[in-house]
This record gives sequence, C-alpha cells and structure tokens, in this order.
Amino acid sequence: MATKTPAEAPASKAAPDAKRRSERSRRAIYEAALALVTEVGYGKVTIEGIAARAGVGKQTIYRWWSSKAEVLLEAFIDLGEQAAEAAGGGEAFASLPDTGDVAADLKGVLRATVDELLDRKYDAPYRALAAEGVVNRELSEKFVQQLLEPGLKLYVARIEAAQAAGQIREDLDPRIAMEFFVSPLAQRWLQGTGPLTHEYTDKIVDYALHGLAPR
Amino acid sequence: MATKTPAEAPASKAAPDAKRRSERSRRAIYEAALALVTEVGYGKVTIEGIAARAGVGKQTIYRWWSSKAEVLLEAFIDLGEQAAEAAGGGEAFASLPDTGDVAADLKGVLRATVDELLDRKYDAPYRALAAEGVVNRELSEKFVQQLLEPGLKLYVARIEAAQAAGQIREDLDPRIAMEFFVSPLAQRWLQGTGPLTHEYTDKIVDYALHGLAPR
Amino acid sequence: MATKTPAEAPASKAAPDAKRRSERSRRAIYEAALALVTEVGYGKVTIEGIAARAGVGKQTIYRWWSSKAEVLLEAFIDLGEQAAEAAGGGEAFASLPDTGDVAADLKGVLRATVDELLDRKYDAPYRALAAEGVVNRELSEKFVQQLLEPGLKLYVARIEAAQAAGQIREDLDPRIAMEFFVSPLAQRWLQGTGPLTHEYTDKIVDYALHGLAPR
Amino acid sequence: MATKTPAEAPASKAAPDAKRRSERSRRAIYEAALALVTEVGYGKVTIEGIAARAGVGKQTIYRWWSSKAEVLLEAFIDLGEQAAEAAGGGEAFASLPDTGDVAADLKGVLRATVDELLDRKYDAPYRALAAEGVVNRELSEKFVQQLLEPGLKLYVARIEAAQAAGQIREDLDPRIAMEFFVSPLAQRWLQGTGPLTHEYTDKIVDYALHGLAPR
DNA sequence: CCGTAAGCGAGACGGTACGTCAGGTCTTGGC
DNA sequence: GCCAAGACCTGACGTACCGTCTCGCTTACGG
Repeated sequence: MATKTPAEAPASKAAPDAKRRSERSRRAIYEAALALVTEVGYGKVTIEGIAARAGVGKQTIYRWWSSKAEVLLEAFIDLGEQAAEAAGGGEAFASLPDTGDVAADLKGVLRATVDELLDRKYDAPYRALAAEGVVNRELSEKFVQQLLEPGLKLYVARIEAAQAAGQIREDLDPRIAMEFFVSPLAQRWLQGTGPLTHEYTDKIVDYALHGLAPR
Repeated sequence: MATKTPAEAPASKAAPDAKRRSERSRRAIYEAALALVTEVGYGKVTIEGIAARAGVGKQTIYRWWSSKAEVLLEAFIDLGEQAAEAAGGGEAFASLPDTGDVAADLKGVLRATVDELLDRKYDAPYRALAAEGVVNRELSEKFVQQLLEPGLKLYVARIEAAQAAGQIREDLDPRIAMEFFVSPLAQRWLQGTGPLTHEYTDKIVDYALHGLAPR
Repeated sequence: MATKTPAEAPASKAAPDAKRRSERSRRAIYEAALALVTEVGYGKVTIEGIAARAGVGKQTIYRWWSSKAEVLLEAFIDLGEQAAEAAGGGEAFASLPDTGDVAADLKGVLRATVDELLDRKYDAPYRALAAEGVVNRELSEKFVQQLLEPGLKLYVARIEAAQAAGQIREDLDPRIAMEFFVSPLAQRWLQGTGPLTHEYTDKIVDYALHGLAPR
Repeated sequence: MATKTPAEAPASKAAPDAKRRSERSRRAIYEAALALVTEVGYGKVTIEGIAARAGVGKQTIYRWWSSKAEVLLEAFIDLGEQAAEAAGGGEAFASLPDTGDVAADLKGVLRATVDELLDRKYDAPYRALAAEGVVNRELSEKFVQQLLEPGLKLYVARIEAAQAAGQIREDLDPRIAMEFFVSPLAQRWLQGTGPLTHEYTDKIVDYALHGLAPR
C-alpha cells in the first residue's frame, strides 16, 4: 500500500515555504490583478504591471503562481469569498432558495445572476478567466472545478428537490436539465449573441419547464 | 477636385491597393495561421511566426490585417468556404434539413455539429476565435456576425417552419427557442462542463421539446 | 586545400546584415557607453543603461556586440580614431619622435602618456577595459592586440633605431627593453602603487638607460 | 556624557559581536569563495553562490563583509597565511635572501614569483583582486596595503642593502629601482603582453642592473 | 546554571538587470 | 507599388542576484 504522507512533495524546484508567505503582498496582488483586468483588459494585463501596481517584486508573483491566469483565478475566488463573508454571516450560497415553486425560485436566481454578470466588478475578471479557459485546458479545469461547478451543483440539487416534489419529471438527468437554465445565459454572456435581461431569463425558465412542443 | 469613389475608406494611412494584392501570399498566410494554431496553440501563435511559416514579410500581414485574431478569423472563414465548395457543389448549408419531423432533423444536425467540433482541424482555430471574442468586443462582433449568426439563422428558420407545421408552439420566440439546442452544446464545448456525445444532443432535443415538467 | 571564401560563416544564429546597420545608433551607443563609464563607473554600467542613454533598443546592442566590455572596447577604439583624425591630418602616431636623443625622446613620450592617463576622458574607459582584460582572456586578447600592441610596437621601433645609432646595446631584446619604460608606468596607473608624475617618468628613463649598478 | 570605549565603532547599525563569531562559517566561506573563483571565474561568483556552497546564510556574509571583493581579499590573505604557516614555522618571508650577490638573489626571488603566479591555486583569486582593484579605489588601497606593499618593502630593503654594499648606486630611489624588477613581471601577468618564464626574469635583472645604454 | 540575547541557516521580500522574444514601423532591393 | 527581408525602438518575458528583513534554532555570556 503506497499511501503517501501529505507532507511529501519532491517538486521540480523546491516549493517555497508557505508559512513565511507575506499576506500583505498576496492581498495587494489580488487587488492589483482585479483592478488591472477591469481597467486595461485581460490581454493588456502583464505580470510586470501587476507587480508594479501591487508594489511587489515580480519574483514574488512567480514564486506563488505560474501565470497571470492563475493569479487572476485565485484573485477572483478570493473576491467571491470576500463578498460571501461580507454578505452572509456564514456560507452565503449554500443552496438555492426552495419555496416549493421551482419556476419562481429559478427565475429569482437567474435574475440575480444576470445582475451579477452585468456588474463591472465581476464581469471583466470572470470573462477573462472564461476566455483563458476556452483555450487553456489546465486553467479550464480549475476554473470549472472551483468556480463553475459549485454553482452548477446547486441547480442540480434544486432540480432533484423539484423531482421529488413532482414538479420535474423523474426520468430526466438533472445534470442535463440544469443546463437549460444555465447555458443560454452563459452563451449570451460569453458570445454576445443576445441581450441579458430579466424578461429573457424568465422566458428561459418557462420554455424549459413546459417544453417547446404544444401540449 | 479629388474625386473619391463612394466605397472610399478615409483610412489614416492610405489603403493598400487590393488589385495588386498577392493571392499566393494570402493563401500561404491562411494556411500558416491555421497550422500554427493547431500545432502550438493560439497563445503561442505570433505574427512573426505566421510570416516566417508562410514565407512572407511581416509587413504583408500588417498591410492587410490588424491583429492575429483577424488573420485567423479570415483564415477560418476561408477554410469553411473551401470545405463548402469541396463538399456540395453550390451553397452547402443553405438550410437545415426539413423532413417534417423537427426532432429527428435537429438531432441529425446536432450530431453533425458535435462531430465537427471534435475534429482537430476545426477545433483549435474555432476555439481560439471564440476565446478571443469573449474578451475582445470588436472581434466578437465579427465572429458572431460572420460565423455564428448564419448558423443560428438556419435554426430559427427551421423552428419557424416547425411552428407553421404545428410542431412547436406558435407563441414562442424562435430566437430563444433555438438557444435550447445550441447553447448547451456551446457551453460544454467551450467550458468543458461535460462530454459532447450524440446521446447528449439527442437528449437535449427531447428535453427541450417536451419540457422538464410532467405533463 | 580547404581554403574558405571570406563570404562564408555558418554562424550559430544568422549574422545580421551589416549593410543595413544604423550608423546613428552605433555612434550613440559609443557615446553613451563612454559617458556612463566615466559617470557611474564600469561596475555600474549596464547594457540597459547604455541603451536607454543612447535612445536605442537593447536588442540593437545585443545584435552587434556580445557584452558590455566589447561595446566599450569598440567605443574606446573609436574614440582614439576620432582623436587621431582630429589631431593630425593622417596617421597621428605613426611613430615616436626621433631627434637622435633616445633619452629625451622617451621622456617626452612618457610625459605625454602620463598626461593622457590622467585625463578623465580616457582614464575611466581605459581602466575599465584593462580591468576586464585581467579577468577575461578573450577580451584581453582583443585589448592587447588592438589597443596596447600598436603603442608598444612604436617603442620597439624607436629602441631599434637607438640600437642602430649606438645609443642602446645591440645585444638586448628590444621587446624586453621596452618594458622598462612602459611597465612601471602601467603598474602605478593600474594598481596605484605610486604617483604618476613627469619627474617619475624622467627618472625611469635615466635609471633604465644607465642601469642601477654603479659604473 | 556618553562614554565610549576606545575601540568603539560609530557604525550606522551596531557592529556585530566578533567574540560570538562562528569560526567554522568563516573558514567555509573562505574556501567557498576561493573555490568558486577558480571554478567559474570572478565575474560569475555571487554572494548567494558563496553562501550556498559554504552552507551558510547570506546574512552571515553581509554581517562581516561588504562585498564579494572583500570576502575574496580576506580569503586570499588567509590562504597566504595558511601557506606561510605550513611552509615555514614562523614568519615565512620576513625578508628576501641576501647572499651578497643582488643579481643572483633577485633572480631567485623572481623565479619563485613566476612559479607562484602560474599556480592555478593562486592565479585566479589574485587576478580577480587585481582586476577589481583597477576599477575600485577602496579595494585597491586594501589590496596594495595588505598584499602588495609587504612584498614590495622586501625588495626595497634588499635594494638598500645592496646600496650599502656598493652594488647599487646610492643616489637612486630604491622605491623606483624596485619597480624595474616587479613591474615588467606584473604587466606580463596582468595584461598578457608576453610569456612569464625564468629566462625572462633573469634578463630583466641583468638589463636593469647594467642599463640599456652601452658602457 | 540558567535565561537571554546574539549569531546562525534559511529563505521570502522589493528591486534591478539580465538576455530573449515579439510587436508594430520603417527602409532597402528585387520584380 | 507590392513584396521578402530584416533592422529598429519598445516593452514584456521569466530568471538570477542584490541587499534587507524576518523566522526558529543553537549556543555561550553574564547575572
């Protein structure tokens, strides 16, 4: 049984000592990265720029991250945690609301999502990460795992609850059902194939639940 | 009196004379761009690299395009035209098939789309353009207008036909209905949130048409 | 017979085209290098600094030279040529003066040399090159060959003339004899083992010619 | 009144306590410095490299020395002392030999000097210090004072003895006379203007003593 | 003989410069 | 006048060291 102790790691070039890490620098880097992405656009963000803005040596960035995409990913995750902590006391979005009415619940969540996607503070970095992920498998995995998946799981759970309540057919794969609510929104946001409005997401929910074909 | 032709561009530095343009160079640049994107990945493609590979001066690229994204966009459109010409005699995909059975027709088209998205030849450049579009509004517009929209219009047309045939409810916005077939696929492809299979797209069609709620 | 044509050169990374070289940049680089060495000292001269001061890209330096020492060497040689051209019409120092009196001639030349070595304009770069040469064989060879040797040859020639005139013993190696006039000066200048004055060089000449031992 | 002990250093940042200094580290640093200079060349020696090689923290070097040149200077002096201690019981080279024959005595010493200068163990560090001294006045002074001067004084003393013995003219400045034996050797060694051989130094002595001019 | 303050190995930090790569502009010579 | 070629200025890359600054630890001094 080749179980490894967690304290191992042969690493290619000696891992830095996380205990000595400067919290102050980390925060400054996050802030600089987020600010720059919104100000100049992801393509024009440079490691050098982040370092300068954060008042930090370049090496301090290279020591802890391996690309600007990774910096931004962590910065954005941190931004989410900050927001969550500020908003709710504990786990902010542990689950989607469940009033017993799936349609209403989903409409509410999607409206909130639209608002968030249109918020300058989130749009630029989130979009940058999505773009990078499209073309960079490694980042994509982290992006999906750490940012997307937690949100998607909430939908899946809510749909399962609806199935139990008889509001959604039991024979459907909730993982796929969930995409009817999320993907149209995602595509409009990412590719700009149409406007993001509350009316739009309301319709999405209605169409999806009742189907396109006449009854 | 400096008579101008109506199509005159007030360009800052005199537009090059398209009549004298070297067809040979243009083709070589397209091929180089597509090959490089597949071989080294979009992020590592450089104008210099394209020029070298195409046996062309850098200036010849800068004269006719304004960024590597634009080169790639045109190269990809050209690739599509080549393929279309090769495949069908004339207009290859003037419309989606209409056998009278929307479900079957859509399933067929989506299966073909999945196959195409998984084809190495198309995946890399298409993905690169999509990624760039997420973060670059100008390119995004051209991308949607010239590559995405024509395809989407076919769906809209097919759905309208189905509405006329009574297979899809008349009160639905076909533009939104269309997204139920296209967006889930797009998201899985772009973000890697799930596998792309024929079974998957079949389900998408069924779920969408009959709705998630029990009848 | 494996004689190679001069136009050959397989070079490690393609030699740049000297015909297209910017004369303006070359001159600016020479001036910047010389100025910086005098102002901040050889150790603090950087390629980046030279480039900035010369208003030139770093790559333009790296394209034509392989180290700051080589830049400085060429700059200093050029400085000498400038001075020579300015001073005499043609070849300024084709030979040492020959009035028939070796002692007087040598004293005159050495006094002039002292003055030159104490001139701020020459001291810093010359010293830097000498220092680098002490520790860098490749540069040392170029330094000796291109800067030192031409001067030393003049001494050898003058000594040979003196031998022919019976003022210096015929059985002596002029190459070694020459060093008695040059080396003490060189050491005082390089290592600071004593002051450089006209009295000092006069004595050197007298001591050397008449010997240390009593007659 | 802030009474100061006489040995008090008004240092800017409190002098370290020499009593607590680690002898083991000091030695390791000397060895590392000397080894590195010979192995990779002075220019490529770094404080970090010395520290790593010596198994010592960087701060331990910065605490006791102010530059790599100073480390090397002390290391080299120490090397000399080690050698002296090993060779002779007490003061190894308290004076030059005096057999009554200046010529022979000087030839012997110079031959020994040549051998030492060609010894790999001494060449690299000594050369490095000389080079640094050419361009760094502060180090130059220490270098001359602590390494060169003691040797030169021996020559001066031997020449004065020869003057007393009537073998060298009394009216000559022994300080200058000495340079005829030392400087040519120094220049050939530092600048590579000629080979270092026993024949060469023998001739130096003969030429210097009897003069270049015919008698 | 024991507590404490120093020296120590280690290495993270804010920086500067390295040598390289590519971007976009401009010039030269060939066709 | 387009083109291949490529020198040029610019600016970012990722790395190596600089000299300073903690961190625990070990060690020897002085109360």
